[in-house]
Amino acid sequence: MARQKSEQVRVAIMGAAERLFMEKGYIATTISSIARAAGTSQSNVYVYFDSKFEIAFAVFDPWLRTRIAELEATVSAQKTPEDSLHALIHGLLHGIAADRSGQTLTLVQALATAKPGDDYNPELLIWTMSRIHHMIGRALPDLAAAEREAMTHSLMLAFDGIALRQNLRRGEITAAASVDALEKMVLALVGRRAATDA
Amino acid sequence: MARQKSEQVRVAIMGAAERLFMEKGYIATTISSIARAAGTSQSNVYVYFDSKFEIAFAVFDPWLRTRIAELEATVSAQKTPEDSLHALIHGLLHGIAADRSGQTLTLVQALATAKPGDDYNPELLIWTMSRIHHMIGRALPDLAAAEREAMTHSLMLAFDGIALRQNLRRGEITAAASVDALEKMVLALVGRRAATDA
DNA sequence: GTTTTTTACCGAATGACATTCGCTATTGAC
DNA sequence: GTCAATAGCGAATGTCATTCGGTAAAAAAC
Repeated sequence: MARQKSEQVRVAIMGAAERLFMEKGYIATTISSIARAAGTSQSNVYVYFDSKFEIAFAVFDPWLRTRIAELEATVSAQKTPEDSLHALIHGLLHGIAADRSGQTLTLVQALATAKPGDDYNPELLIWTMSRIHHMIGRALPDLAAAEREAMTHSLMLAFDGIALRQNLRRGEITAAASVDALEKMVLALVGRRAATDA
Repeated sequence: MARQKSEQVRVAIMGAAERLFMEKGYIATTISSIARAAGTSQSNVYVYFDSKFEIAFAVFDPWLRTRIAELEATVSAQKTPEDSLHALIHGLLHGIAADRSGQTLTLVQALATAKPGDDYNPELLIWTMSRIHHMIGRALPDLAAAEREAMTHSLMLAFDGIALRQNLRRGEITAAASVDALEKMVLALVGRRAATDA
């Protein structure tokens, strides 16, 4: 029974935020600049979102879901289990965790600076984990449940690690070396099982 | 040829900062509260440190070196390679990366919010990596160089991942499960080598 | 021992922000 | 057409990190 929020304004805010986060990161992007780029006032942004943190999450959620869906398509187009694993690990860690657009970095900054009230919905995290679990299952149908579980956890952990390093100017430790190391370990896990079976 | 900085004041500032960072985290700790707890003025803190970031790093550096030294003692007291690896992985990831005192979390927050001028000395990072490399070498003297390298990288990566999760209220993914997963992978790498040798 | 000079130390700005407030004006429901 | 809810706005607020201008302690020069 009153005025309604405009989808156009919501989209404008999210679009402006996505672009600015990409260009300058979460910390350096101000609500004021988001409002200006979206063609509205600073205070009106708060009619649509409760906080800067919430904006970041609203932008990141669909972005990650799209990336994971793309990854899933790439992985399932591979012919051999080795190729599938390679595509999964590299796509997830180089392509998404260390993405050039800076969306992951934005989320890391948002999470690291989150205030007590800033909570996020764990659903996205759980969904991502289940997709990875699923991709591993398709790549290696015969892998034991415990190994599959371990691989899923390791990949999620590595995702976080790579994401964090994005921000830290850790040129000293190249991400590529770490990703290769992880792939080696994953292959060892698969290989051990094969050896045990034989 | 003039007044000198007092070591007592420097120590007081660092001590106050360490305690406050532990209690409230980096973000919630203000320079004003550090100064008050150290018994000096806000502006005088800047005579001793250039920025809040620098204080965090000054506190973290000796803390980490002490923890790694302790870890090294624990690991080298183990009798079997398996025990050594277990002690190394759990000590590093549960004991240090996910430490209760919150020092690692403080550094993550400091790094995530670092401004362009806030640089840190990579020496601590390189030193830590070399210590881990060394511990792996002592635990598994026969491990091939490439595998040892891979294991070192994986542990560093996992360290970052666990550190990041500290802040995220990621109760959904337990750190314990991720650490166990990593240990499983490391053992597979060691096992594969043994299998190949046989 | 006095003078000089450097700089630790302090209280009061400054400047950035995220977030809130009071008001106006639009608009959906009746 | 009236009315009540609320989108939208400009101007606060409040909270920091960091800087500035001045004062006085103390090291060096004499």
